[in-house]
Amino acid sequence: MSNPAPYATTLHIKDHCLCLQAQRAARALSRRFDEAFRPLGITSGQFSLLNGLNRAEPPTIGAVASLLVMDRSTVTANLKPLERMGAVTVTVDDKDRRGRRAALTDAGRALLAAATPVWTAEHGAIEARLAGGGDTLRSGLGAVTQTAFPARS
Amino acid sequence: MSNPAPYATTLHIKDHCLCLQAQRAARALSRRFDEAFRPLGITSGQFSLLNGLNRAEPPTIGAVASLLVMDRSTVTANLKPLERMGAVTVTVDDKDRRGRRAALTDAGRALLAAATPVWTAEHGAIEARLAGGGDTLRSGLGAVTQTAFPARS
DNA sequence: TTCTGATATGTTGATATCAACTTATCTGTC
DNA sequence: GACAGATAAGTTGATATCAACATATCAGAA
Repeated sequence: MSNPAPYATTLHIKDHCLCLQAQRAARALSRRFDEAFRPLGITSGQFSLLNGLNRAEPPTIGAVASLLVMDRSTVTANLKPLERMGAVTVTVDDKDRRGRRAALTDAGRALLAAATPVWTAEHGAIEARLAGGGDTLRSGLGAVTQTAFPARS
Repeated sequence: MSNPAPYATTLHIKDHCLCLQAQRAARALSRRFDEAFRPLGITSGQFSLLNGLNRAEPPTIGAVASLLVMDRSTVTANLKPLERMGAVTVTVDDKDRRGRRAALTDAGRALLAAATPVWTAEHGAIEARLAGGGDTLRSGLGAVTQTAFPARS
């Protein structure tokens, strides 16, 4: 059998794997924002979801999934806690009865309004410490997202 | 009450939130690698974990958690499928009976050896499409990880 | 030795994540 | 109108993720 997983290769992967580095950054960031949002009773992911629903025409499940680069069934699952807390309602689309549209309730809008200043403060604190204020990282993240998983539409 | 979550703010967050962008990139990348590793029966996260265990002195749970920027209990949970498939064994540390050390089995090393060329091909394909070959993104990810969640030690 | 505080991990419960499969609905063709 | 293929979601089962709490062990002080 060939040399089973030499240590030098292991080190190379540990240092270079963009998938691992992205997971690490995503975990670090979500933990940080989770902590900041905890007094409001939501997580960072729920904040992103609420924010994505804040539009005149409530989006379909599929549209939200594309926005968040997330499986449709994950969106369905993630909406449930928000529905239980009365922040979101999901209704059948009148024009296409296959589709569901997820809308913020008044309580949901109030929750988002309360969370937004928390986001601003926390995000500002993080960006202040990054070279280029985060613009470089942001564009790199956008590029790798497109590269790794180009939208099908 | 103040203006409840104006749409312009929502758009700003959608475009600028590093937490959201990192989650999106992490999901896109893990999905891509999950697909590549599927014939081997492992996920991208399991590959990172196996790779992290490939060292002369098997690491403790806590050391793995630090490496992956992950909660200790998540490491415990993630080791279980690998133990079930016979790739990893977890044993009490002789020198400190509080600690557990996770070690690759021969089967685990063979699995990692089989997965490594898959990683190399897939990662190469992604990096080839990124400006700077991914170095810029990698350093940005490292910086934001440290900023968002500085190691305690 | 015994006690106290620190450290390493396990356990539990809730949420997050995805693939594969199933169901409901729509659209176009005949 | 009826059928076929496409599209939107829901369901299920496995894994991933974390906080909060509980347990086991260690290390140092009295």
